[in-house]
Amino acid sequence: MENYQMFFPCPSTGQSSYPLIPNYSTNMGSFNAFQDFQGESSNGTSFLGLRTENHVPKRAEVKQISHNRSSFSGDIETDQVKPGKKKGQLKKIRKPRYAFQTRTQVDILDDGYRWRKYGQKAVKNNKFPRSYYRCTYQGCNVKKQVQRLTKDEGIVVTTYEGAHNHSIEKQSDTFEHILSQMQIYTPF
DNA sequence: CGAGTTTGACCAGCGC
DNA sequence: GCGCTGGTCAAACTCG
Repeated sequence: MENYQMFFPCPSTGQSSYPLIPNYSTNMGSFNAFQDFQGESSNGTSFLGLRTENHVPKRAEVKQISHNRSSFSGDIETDQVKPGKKKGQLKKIRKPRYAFQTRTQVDILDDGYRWRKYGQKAVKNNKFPRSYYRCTYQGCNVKKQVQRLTKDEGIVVTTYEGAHNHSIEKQSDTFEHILSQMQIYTPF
């Protein structure tokens, strides 16, 4: 999970610092738009690794997928959700996850949604903790994990789980900047 | 005072 | 079976 590769080369500079953010558009109501990116777009931009099949990878399998790919734009984990502390709760299917890396000095990307932090864990082989956030919008179950890489402290890995069922609550300047970058890669 | 953060504890899955 | 690890909970705390 810690090995998602989500960088894309800039068409003009060739530098790889372009984040891809799901569901970030005034008219993107869900991750579906992001899923549309999968495969190869008409302008030659590759969006590898975004898959929607219901394959349920085991933990080791996920690691292997990550290690064997030189680049891919995300992966979907459909693990079963852990019921947490509540006993007797039925297992749920884990929602698809989308990960991307962003080269930034700030840990929290202002993506326009309101997030509530519900946990932080020290992660093996990483000196930076992983933070767990939930969307605070009523009825919206989207979660995200934020983690800075040990190998490259400038890179923040954000993993989204689920799809927002509401629109962006605020449009931030920083996010507009990211959005403007994204549009370079959208096939429409 | 409400919303968000911190943090230790708890739980379940997985590998050995 | 046991220990490790990731994920979640919830009480206490902070902040605006």
